[in-house]
Amino acid sequence: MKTRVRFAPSPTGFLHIGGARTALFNWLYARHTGGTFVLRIEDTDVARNSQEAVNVILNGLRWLGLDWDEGPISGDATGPSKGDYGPYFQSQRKENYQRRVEALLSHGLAYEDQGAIKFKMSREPIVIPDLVVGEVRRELTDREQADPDFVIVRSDGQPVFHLVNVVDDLEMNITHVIRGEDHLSNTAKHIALFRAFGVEPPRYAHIPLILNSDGTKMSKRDKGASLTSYMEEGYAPEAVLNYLCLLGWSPKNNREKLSLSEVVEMFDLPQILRHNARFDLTKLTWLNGEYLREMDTERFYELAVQALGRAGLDTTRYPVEYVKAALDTCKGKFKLFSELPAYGGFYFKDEVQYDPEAAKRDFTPENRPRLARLRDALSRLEPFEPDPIGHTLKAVAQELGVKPAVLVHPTRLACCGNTAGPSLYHLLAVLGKTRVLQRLDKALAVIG
RNA sequence: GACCCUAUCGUCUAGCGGUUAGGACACCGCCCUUUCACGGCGGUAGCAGGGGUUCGAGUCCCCUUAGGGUCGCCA
Repeated sequence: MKTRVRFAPSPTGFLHIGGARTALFNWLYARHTGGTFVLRIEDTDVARNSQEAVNVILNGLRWLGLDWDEGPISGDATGPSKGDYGPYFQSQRKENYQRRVEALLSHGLAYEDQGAIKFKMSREPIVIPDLVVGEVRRELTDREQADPDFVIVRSDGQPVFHLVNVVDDLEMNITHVIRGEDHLSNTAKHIALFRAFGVEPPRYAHIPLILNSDGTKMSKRDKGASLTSYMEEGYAPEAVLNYLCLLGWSPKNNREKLSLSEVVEMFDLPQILRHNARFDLTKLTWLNGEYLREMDTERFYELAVQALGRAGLDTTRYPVEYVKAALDTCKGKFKLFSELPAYGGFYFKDEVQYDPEAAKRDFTPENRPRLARLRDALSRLEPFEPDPIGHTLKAVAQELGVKPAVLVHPTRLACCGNTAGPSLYHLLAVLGKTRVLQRLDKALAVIG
């Protein structure tokens, strides 16, 4: 039988990083087995539903590149979808739930209680066969001992999660339920429901949770809990995806950087780790740097321009060739696009702001004549290119009897405003003689 | 309160009865170097604790401890 898995998020206006990882593992398993990845929107909670909230999920999955074989095409619950098991919004599946509830009622497996409908839950422990955790024998808690039955339809007529989730999985022919471990205890209810409908439940695989770096639960308020924050910080989706693969799963061959197709090849449910993992932003950032370094230049250019735009730096004011040359000197030198404005923003500003500490150290009275001497030499330099610039600087340094670094630091500060940046000779060449002389003149004036 | 899951360097992990406990991030040195990075070399650091089983335990069992999850007319 063909594998059918699903990712079934609730549209809350937020895509949790753990949810993204759940989606990824489902997607990986579908691709590994040649099965079908279904996206189903669990929008039963009408109070907090909106098309916008659904779009957050769709956009997040699309950004990651996790394409679904069946599911909605847009955030519109009544809009078009793909697949033969629709609709894929629970808000559009009311009749199914009603029909199923009536069946339970007529078989005496459910009953009305104070306007709500409750399911007659098993009084015996239920064994949950789990592909990740193993066989779990779920005993009743003390509260469940007192009343094991649970509500499946609220008194306002709305069916609840446990019911709709099971009905949909059943009717959509889901073969494997891969979800967060927070659902493990509830799975007993789901299994009982499947049996009440006269079918065997799907196979379950409960994956460990992602925790904050301090080991506490990652809640909506925590920084980094939302996928959107990574999209906005300028992470590359392939890096985020790669990092997420390494949380709770391992290729076992000491490799860290893996292409998605390699993971698809190797991925399987039984090797998923059983313990929770802490989210290590530093390692993700390192991995992102690895991806940026190897990113093809066109894509780097595109993402870099976006990042500069977000920081209010308008690259369209400059010739395309200038922008590309400028970005070439920055590529591979930082790990996050959000670092770019500070790193290479000087290319796209009319005035540079000097780092106060550096200015105090490098814009000294004794450096003024040295800088003036270099300015003079550069003004006569032709062509204004990296190698000649380097030779000129070294020659001037030698004439002055100082190390090149004595000239390098104030020159960099004058042209970039800070102490870290692209190769000095290359950045000067890209800026061009006119801008460089202007900036040196300004610095000389500042030094006084 | 009850029930369930989990436990190897600070973090992510390899290990599936016999290993000098391996790798990666981070950190610390040294080298490279026009800054910052990259890269190269080296280093610090771990089997939560206690009982068993076994000739032999990080690996199997039990207890404790710790962390996480669940017990809703939320999903």
